[in-house]
Amino acid sequence: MKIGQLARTAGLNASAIRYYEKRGLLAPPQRTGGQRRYASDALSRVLLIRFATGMGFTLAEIKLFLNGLRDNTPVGPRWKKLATRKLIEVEQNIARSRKLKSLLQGLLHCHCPSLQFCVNCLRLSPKLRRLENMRMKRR
Amino acid sequence: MKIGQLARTAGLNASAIRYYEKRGLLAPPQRTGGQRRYASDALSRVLLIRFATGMGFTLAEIKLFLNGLRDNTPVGPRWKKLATRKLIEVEQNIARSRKLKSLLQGLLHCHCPSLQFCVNCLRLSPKLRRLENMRMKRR
DNA sequence: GCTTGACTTAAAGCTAACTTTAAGTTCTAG
DNA sequence: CTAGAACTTAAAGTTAGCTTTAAGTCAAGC
Repeated sequence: MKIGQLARTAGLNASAIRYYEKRGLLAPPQRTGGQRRYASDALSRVLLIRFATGMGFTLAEIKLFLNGLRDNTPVGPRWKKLATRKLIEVEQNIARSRKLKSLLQGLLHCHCPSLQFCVNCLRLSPKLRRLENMRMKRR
Repeated sequence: MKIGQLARTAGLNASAIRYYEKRGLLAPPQRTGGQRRYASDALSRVLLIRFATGMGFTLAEIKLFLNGLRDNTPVGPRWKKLATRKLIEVEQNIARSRKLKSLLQGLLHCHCPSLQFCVNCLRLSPKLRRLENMRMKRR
């Protein structure tokens, strides 16, 4: 399978596949005349990577995980640790977003004119501070 | 107030304040010998900006909002539109994170050895696809 | 044999919100 | 008066996960 075929099948760009290879998530495949030729297991590998990025794992984390798998290491502890950490991140994100939501709803019901608005906002500063302290890296 | 003082009081770096000025969120203040001197209302302005970024608004959105305020435009429609849009984003983020959470919890209870894992993961692909379609810009 | 589409590389570009750096100026305390 | 802290600028660097570009090579169909 050429890279374009693999890309179309997996639903991403060929450049992404090359990027995964450069990042060490995908083993360099055989080549024919300089061009990459993939065996069919490459597809499931790529799909797994997409799946994991979709779940919010970073490429670095996925690489860790995949390298464990490549060694045929039992999935157990490695995966559990990564997933548990990610679960905590996701839960924090939910909590933060909930606070944000109620704050936004509250502010939407506050009909203050012009700059008085700011004053009202800043009265909420204890809440704000809690929010700011919760700020995550991303997502 | 010099920029360092303002920065310390507001809890950010002086470079961030200069950045806000360059981005047009903060009016250029008076200068003494080339150095910025801020009146006290600059503090509430900066705090408002921090507040809004903490709520997930981008600097571009905040600029829009602040320029409305500067004109003494009534807050009404402009703010309502921005906040409503942001509320939708936040709600989508919550929904997405909930799906992620249940997926992660499910996977944590799946004790499959080595690469079989991947197969199990990929069986979830309809869920995955829904997740992927939900992917937001950030946060 | 030739065209054309698919492939190759390294390096730069993208986004957001800043920070860091480098080189120079000004303020302030002693 | 002088040391050093704080300020100034423009430009480059940071993070992640790619994409785009430029310039060139290869493959497949006619």
